[in-house]
Amino acid sequence: MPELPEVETIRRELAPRVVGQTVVSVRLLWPQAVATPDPERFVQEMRGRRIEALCRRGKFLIFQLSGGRSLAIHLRMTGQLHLLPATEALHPHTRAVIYLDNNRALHFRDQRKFGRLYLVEDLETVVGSLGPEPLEASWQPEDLWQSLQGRRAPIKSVLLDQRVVAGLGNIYADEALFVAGLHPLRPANTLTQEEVRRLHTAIRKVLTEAITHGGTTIRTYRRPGGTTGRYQRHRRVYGRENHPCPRCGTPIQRTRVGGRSAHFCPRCQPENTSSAASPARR
DNA sequence: ACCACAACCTGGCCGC
DNA sequence: TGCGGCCAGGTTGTGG
Repeated sequence: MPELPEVETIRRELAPRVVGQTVVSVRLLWPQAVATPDPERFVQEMRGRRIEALCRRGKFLIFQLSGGRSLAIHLRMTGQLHLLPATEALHPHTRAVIYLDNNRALHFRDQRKFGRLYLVEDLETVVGSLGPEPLEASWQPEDLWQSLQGRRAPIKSVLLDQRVVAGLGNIYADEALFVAGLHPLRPANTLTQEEVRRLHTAIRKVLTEAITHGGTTIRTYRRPGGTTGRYQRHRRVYGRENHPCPRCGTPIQRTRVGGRSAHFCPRCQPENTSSAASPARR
């Protein structure tokens, strides 16, 4: 599931190989993958544009194109990007192919067809509602604390709200809450300023670690060369139900929060704040 | 404004 | 072996 670290990994691997190249043509295997404009215009307006830079905002990968356009790609759950020789056969899940002028082609594969491509003049129409970038120095604990005020929903659910902070998904929300020693069901507005500071630090820590290891492959995530991430070996709670907590050995529990799975250590992340132990470290 | 939940999709897995 | 049903989760839309 591409979250911020996975998209950042893709950006870093792709950038040196596509920046400076020009789009020769585009082939849509599943036109619904294009969110905007309509598919015919998309193909027509992509042609001839030069890729000037490759950026990331939250979970969006953004190609800055000549002529003042941006191509934003959201991989959602199963999207992959692969840079292959132009003659390479198409994988059955290929939804779009962007041919470049160096005899290479960028293949967008997406088993579950949730991923989307946006070609726009004004990037803000795509990413304008996103909250702050968690790894930017300007994002401070006070900003996080402010955005939790008035939110009674579980902190886990609020962390998944991209308006609060951009880039967290199910894996890193669970990991960050463990590192911060916070139960996923805690109402967001009951966190103390000290707890929010811990959470802010934990979010940065797990995202930075995950980028260092090339992201997390649980099922389908692949880097552009087809290799998997390595962070799954370092994760503490996600997908580790009944396995020992890395800090105290208590079996990790899985529950349902806001309609999705949440993994936590019942001892290191007590729901009752009055008995909260010192936060988990590692 | 906030919150909960369905819908979008496919394929792997489980139980029968 | 085959098949129905459940589950995975990022985002949007809907209704309360």
